[in-house]
Amino acid sequence: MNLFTDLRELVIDSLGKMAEAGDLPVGLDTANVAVEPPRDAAHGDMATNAAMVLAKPAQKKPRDIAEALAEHLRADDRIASAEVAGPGFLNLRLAPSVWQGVVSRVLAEGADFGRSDLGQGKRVNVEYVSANPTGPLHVGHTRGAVFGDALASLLDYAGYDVTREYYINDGGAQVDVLARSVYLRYLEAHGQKVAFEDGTYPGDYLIPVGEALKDKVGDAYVDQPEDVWLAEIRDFATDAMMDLIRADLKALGVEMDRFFSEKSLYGTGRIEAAIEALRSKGLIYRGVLEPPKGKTPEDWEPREQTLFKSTEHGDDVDRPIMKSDGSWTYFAPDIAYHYDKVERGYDLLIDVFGADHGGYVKRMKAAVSALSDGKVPLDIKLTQLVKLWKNGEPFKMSKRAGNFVTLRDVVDQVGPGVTRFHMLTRKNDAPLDFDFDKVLEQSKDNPVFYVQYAHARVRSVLRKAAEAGIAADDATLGAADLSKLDDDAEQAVMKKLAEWPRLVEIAARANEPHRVAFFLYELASDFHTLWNRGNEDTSLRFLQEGDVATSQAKIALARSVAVVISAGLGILGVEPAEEMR
RNA sequence: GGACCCAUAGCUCAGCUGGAUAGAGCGCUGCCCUCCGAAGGCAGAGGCCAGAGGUUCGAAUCCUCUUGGGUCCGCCA
Repeated sequence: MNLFTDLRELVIDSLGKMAEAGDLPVGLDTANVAVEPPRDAAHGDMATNAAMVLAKPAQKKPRDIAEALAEHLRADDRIASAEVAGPGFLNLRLAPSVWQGVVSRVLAEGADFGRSDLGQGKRVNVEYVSANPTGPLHVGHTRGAVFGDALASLLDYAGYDVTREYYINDGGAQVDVLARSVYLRYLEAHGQKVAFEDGTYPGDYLIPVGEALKDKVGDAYVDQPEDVWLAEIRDFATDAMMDLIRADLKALGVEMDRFFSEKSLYGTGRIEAAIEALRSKGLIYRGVLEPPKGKTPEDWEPREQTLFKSTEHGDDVDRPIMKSDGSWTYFAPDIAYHYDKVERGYDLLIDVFGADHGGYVKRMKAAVSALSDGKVPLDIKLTQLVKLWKNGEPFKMSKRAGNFVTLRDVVDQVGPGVTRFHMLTRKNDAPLDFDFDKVLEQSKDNPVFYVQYAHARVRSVLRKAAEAGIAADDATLGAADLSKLDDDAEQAVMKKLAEWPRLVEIAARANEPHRVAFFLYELASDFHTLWNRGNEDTSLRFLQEGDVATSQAKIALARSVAVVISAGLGILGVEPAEEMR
């Protein structure tokens, strides 16, 4: 449950009573009535726009409605005051006991405080990472992995039934390139000198794969033509790469529920079935595309191709699904893959792509719309580039991988928690700076540290309480006399705690896990402010010598902060810190 | 030529799907640590929300156009 929805119910109920009493027309649409914390705390604890939203349909002055509504609300013992302000806002002040009740709830519900039934158990599939199985994950994948994973956790917390899924692109030409590259390493393992030409992967990470292949098949493939070894090495190599990728993901703390192989779509009739599904809706035809205007490729010549009429579902041009040689374009298995997801009965699909795939959003949405008859929404989230910095300079290169910085390079240097949190300190569609030095800095300008420090301070309080012999288990704290928490700084923390369940729903609705990271920063900030006030005003310190009851009330507040921070970090996939060193 | 993303304080960025006087960190200015909770704290200055129209009680937020930046654009995945 959440305080804001509670109060909104109160407002809606009151509006209903006004209608009964004839003060309002019956049957007004209250969907747009909101109860929100005002931006300016001087306006009170809560504000509702009910009067302004209803003024027009009710044909009454907003301020008159607001005044009448205020009368009803004042009768509720949670409402300390209700004042009409501005064009017709109704500003509410809540009884202190309401805020104190938030602490009780946090202690009673623990990590579940903030959980929502927004998703109503709907099944959602979140597809993320989906990197080609041709090498280790790099920083771009890392951001997508962190974002997708946090989004999945957020949706789970908001009441969805979530599947985390990875699409393995093991069906295209790039895995042939991988196989040839591994073959070169295999020859190398046999003592041959080889040259890595353009179109092969020169990264060191394939050396052990070549050696492993030698251990497995001996010299069976040495000096053999490609058609002897290509298929087998392809399987061997992609398996090895997926082991590598799985290990990378594990190092970051990402665990997929399912890996879906593109290859499994070929030769099994599944692509054909998906295309047939589109054909039955009249969306497949033979045709010739116009050249892109203003930028005609030099070797352009009109060709008849098999096309998907994606324009019928919001795309700008129809898209080819078959090459002129009769083989599938990459888009065809993508359609089949999403068809499979639709057939598996998900209520909602989410794809997390890198920003360079932005051009494929419309056609993918068109495909899902067509395949599900518009019943299954597909949301596609793009993650922007990560710019790496070290010592104030752009940071590039990784000897191991060839020419890019790997996930391992990052995680090994700063740890998974710092990596994950920092990757979520920007909106997904904004570019992100990642500075290896700054993310480890222990100062206020580092959000990761700032949030962890708040949690560590609470743990420190609890340890000191134990040393002082003060009972501070959650049950005891929950029974403490919270009416002692009456200072503004304490109230500010309680109000922030009260926002947590609401924030979860807002973030989940928008599919924006970064909001959780920003919220945690704000909560930490309010907590640090309270802590700092204790420097000058000792009555605000959490441990009050000789006064167990007051201490327990204050510890209860601190503990609540830790519970919510811990829950939020859990969504982000970050371990809360017990202490800072 | 077209599509998508973006434009908010000197800098880096939030802004709760339309709410009241637009926020945070850094930087800047001023004050505050013998010790008791300072890997800092408090206060202040700083804005035509790129520009112009529109929608309405009300716009940084929604629509259109313009300007400026990024990504992408038939037989590569």
